[in-house]
Amino acid sequence: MARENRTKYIILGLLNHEDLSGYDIKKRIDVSLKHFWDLSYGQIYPTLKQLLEDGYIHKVEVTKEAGPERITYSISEKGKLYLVQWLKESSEEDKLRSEMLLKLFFSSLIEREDVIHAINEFAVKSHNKAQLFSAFEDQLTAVMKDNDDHVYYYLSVLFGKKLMKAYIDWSEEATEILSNKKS
Amino acid sequence: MARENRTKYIILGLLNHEDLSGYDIKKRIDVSLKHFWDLSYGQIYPTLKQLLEDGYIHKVEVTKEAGPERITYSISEKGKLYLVQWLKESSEEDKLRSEMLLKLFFSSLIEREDVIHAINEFAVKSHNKAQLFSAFEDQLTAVMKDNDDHVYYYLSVLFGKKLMKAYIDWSEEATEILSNKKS
DNA sequence: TAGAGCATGTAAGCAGTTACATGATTCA
DNA sequence: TGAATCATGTAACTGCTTACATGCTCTA
Repeated sequence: MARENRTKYIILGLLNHEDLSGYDIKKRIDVSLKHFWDLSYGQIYPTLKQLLEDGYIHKVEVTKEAGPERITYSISEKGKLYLVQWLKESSEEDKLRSEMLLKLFFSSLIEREDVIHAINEFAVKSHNKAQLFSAFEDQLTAVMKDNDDHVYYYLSVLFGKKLMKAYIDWSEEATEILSNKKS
Repeated sequence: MARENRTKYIILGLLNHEDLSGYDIKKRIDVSLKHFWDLSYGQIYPTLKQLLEDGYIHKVEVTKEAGPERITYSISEKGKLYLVQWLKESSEEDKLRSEMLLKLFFSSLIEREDVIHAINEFAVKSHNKAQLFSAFEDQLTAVMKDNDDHVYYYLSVLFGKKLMKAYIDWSEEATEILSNKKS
């Protein structure tokens, strides 16, 4: 019934690959997962605490080389089981929240030129993101030649690329439709 | 700084087109906006109350024909100004949250067949949604022949179609990649 | 007569963001 | 010297979902 807390699974998923600190987890998310599911420190640290209490993770080491102390965690067997069980369940539907689309929906109140301008802004942002995904793709295809480990990472990047392509396509078509109509 | 409450704008946007009750607002959202921004009654009724207090909307009538009483609202001049001002601001970036993609990212822990199965499930859902958008499109193109009023609605439906197409494309390519690799 | 739909609303609680606090090191 | 980065964490707040409460009418 109650909505599941995905934060737990994201942390467990990352820890399953390598031991990490809260700070590291945030960094890993920022370079890979944030396009599909972002997390903030305000979610990570309390969840880490809870996962530790529940025995899903262990504290590995507390180091203090330079600067603040650094707490590294590893996943437990219990945590792995918990993660795998979630992976096997079927997924909830995607949720998209687009302020741009929301505004567009009510745009009969403003000038058509302003709308075209906003769509263009959206297109530029999508282009930039698409380039980012392409750069990731290049890195991954180079690594994946003799190694399958990154196949799922690759597929998520592919998804991002296709998504951005759809955004750009739509922007062009929408602009054309609005430009050809008399206002 | 603080995140804006979009609920206000959605309600004002809908009321700008026609007078509605809270129940009506929910229905309108369910047939059009929910793919880009969904709202629940738990958001609608309190926001309506607040908008009324702030003078952005007025109470039009309280009818009680059959069943429970029905409170209809209309937008005020102040509300229109507030809405237009928001429409002219630039938009926050889209946010996608996909549990499917999240699971995919960590799927090296489960069987490849299970992953392919999950992707197929995702493809079927996307197909169904695509058909829904196409049906909307047909209705709208029929109406729009001599009337431009629904152009923005049409563009949002077009967006939905392109999005679903991207999802389906990706599903096919991902399935192929996973099937061709030895596990 | 039971269930679906109409129609309002509240309360509890989780999810998530943002700002803040602390304090060291490194680099320009 | 000041800013950025490393690294932890908490507190306050807003957003949002879910469940509940109420009670009428219409239809199978």
